Amino acid sequence: MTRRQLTPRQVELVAERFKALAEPSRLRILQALRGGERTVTELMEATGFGQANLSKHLQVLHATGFVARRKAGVSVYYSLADDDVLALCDLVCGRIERELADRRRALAR
Amino acid sequence: MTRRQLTPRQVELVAERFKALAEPSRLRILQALRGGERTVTELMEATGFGQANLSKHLQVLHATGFVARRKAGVSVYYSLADDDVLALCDLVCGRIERELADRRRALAR
DNA sequence: CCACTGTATCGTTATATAGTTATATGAGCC
DNA sequence: GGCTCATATAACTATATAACGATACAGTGG
Repeated sequence: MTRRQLTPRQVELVAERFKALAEPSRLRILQALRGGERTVTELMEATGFGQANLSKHLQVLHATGFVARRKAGVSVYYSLADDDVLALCDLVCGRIERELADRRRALAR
Repeated sequence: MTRRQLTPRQVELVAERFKALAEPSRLRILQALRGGERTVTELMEATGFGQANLSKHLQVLHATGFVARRKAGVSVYYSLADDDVLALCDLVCGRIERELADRRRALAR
């Protein structure tokens, strides 16, 4: 299961994927997409972000393969590409929860 | 398995974790640690990074809980805190490989 | 105490990018 | 064609941070 040595190029690609997830704004967009596909306008309402800003974040998420894009007439529908994103977030969330639990336990001691 | 809504604060914490992994230099350090715990000096040799730079990256990885620290005399030994890092990287690597395979298939068509 | 080694921190510079405003592209309708 | 709405892109500013050199701060041995 553990991966072999990665080439510098591969390491960069991995870092690029993590960087796409390293922004609270983009995580909030992904969260908003958990309810199903949404247009940019719908996402503006859901997140409160400006249109240009939102569009740029969506480009990043699409370029890194985390969201899928579907054009329908004038609108563009974005959706989660698969559930890897959720798996990644769950892993990290689990870590954070464990840390917090540890810290609480340490303080209560 | 899918997580409930996260608070803004929690989203920030998650983003912070991803950001720690969003740097090729830090990924290379983590790779170097897959062989077991290493001192800063050993990591300098393994990665070719400058000492100050390396130390700062290690602080980030430690603050985000990805590496553990053990002082022994003058030296400080760093190691992978657990294998979540490997699981995270594997997930992302799998995605990249699938993308590359898809692209190859599209070109070969 | 002094010198030495290993690690952490500080100060600086260069680069990346989030957010904003203004503008461009493009589809559907008159 | 012109008009409007939805989305994307460009140009800019402000902020973050990676990398580097210099320095500070332990531990250890003399």
